[in-house]
Amino acid sequence: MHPSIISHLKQYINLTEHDLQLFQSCLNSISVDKGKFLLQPGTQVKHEYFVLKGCLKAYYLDEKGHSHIIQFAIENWWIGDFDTFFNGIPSRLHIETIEHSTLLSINYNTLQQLFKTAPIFERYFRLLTTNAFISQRKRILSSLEKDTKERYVEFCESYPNIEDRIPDYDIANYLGVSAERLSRIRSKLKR
Amino acid sequence: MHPSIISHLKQYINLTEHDLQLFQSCLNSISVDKGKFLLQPGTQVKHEYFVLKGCLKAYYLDEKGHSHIIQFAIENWWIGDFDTFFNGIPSRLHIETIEHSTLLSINYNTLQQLFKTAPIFERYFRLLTTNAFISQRKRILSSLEKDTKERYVEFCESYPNIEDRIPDYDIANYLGVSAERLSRIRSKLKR
DNA sequence: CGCGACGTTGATTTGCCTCAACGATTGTGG
DNA sequence: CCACAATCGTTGAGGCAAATCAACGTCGCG
Repeated sequence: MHPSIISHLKQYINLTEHDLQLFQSCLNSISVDKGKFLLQPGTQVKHEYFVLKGCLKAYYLDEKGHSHIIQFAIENWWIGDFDTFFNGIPSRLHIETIEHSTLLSINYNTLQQLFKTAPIFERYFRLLTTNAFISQRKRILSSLEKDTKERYVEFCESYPNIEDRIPDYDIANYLGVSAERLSRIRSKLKR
Repeated sequence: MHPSIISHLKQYINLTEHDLQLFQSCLNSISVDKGKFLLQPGTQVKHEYFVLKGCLKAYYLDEKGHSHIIQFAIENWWIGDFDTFFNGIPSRLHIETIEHSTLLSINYNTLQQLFKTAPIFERYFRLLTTNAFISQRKRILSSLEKDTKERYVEFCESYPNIEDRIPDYDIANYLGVSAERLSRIRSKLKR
């Protein structure tokens, strides 16, 4: 098993060697080229993904065909679609790689089984969900109380050099402004 | 124990009579007058609240003193501050009643103890967190892809007559627009 | 009654979108 | 290895949505 997922687990829960073995047996490793899709709408594929290496985005398309990025993921992040798992309806989410990426995947049926065998993982996923919840709350709050310039700076500070790995138009999309607007904001910041 | 919390529990998990007894022993009932605070920043009070009757709002104040409503809660909703519990720092959240309210409260230390005794409640709170996560994701998506009029209609449809229980300026605040703007949108909708 | 809380309406200003054109860079096929 | 297209970021102009400031109407209540 890759050390980064182990240290991620240990950050949240205490594990026996046996628990680790169990968890390992639930994981599959996959490799995805840049610009390829991990998930597309309409499918019932029920996986969550842990990023070993690479960069991805998750987004929805609205009726007008406009995309809305809900999340980026880089190393040591989980990415996936909670909706699909919990209510069983087909996903509306797109997950696409921004860089060539290597990932660990876990199937949700397998995960349900794991929860029964080793309830400690129920805690791990509760804590993951809680963190995701908190970071979404921060995003909502940020959009309510800050202007776009502040939110862009905040975004860049959230992960080192993340703005060099993600194209500007994707960042603009995530922030909910046009690419032109972000460009003007960036040129103001340089001065 | 109040029937509404029991049926809420049963919506998510299967319970023995003994589990129910256990859970009941963790709850306290409280009553709060209109306009009073359940939680104010700086305190370490670690409770989550289940609404039996009434209406509340949770909000943050920014440096400029502007409030930003993060959540409303009515009957059969949980309200609280996950942040405070999970990282131990004092809460920055205000929770205030919009109507006179009766609530059940659960202390988080008690809850941690309960998780150890009866892991099934770990699942209950994981599912609650997941639902909260999903509804926040909807809110983010909604603010990215819809205009204010659509978001107001969506808000009103989310709970029957909720717009009659919450003052317009609070709804405007939640939607991230000025009260004047919402007023104009409402007058357009009437026609 | 008078005051405060709440909603409405008008006028001005500002942030941002959209459309459009144009550099810079990268990749690709002849 | 060059030519050309595609991708990406920048810049300008015009228009709309929404903020802000201000004034006013209405209702409920001490």
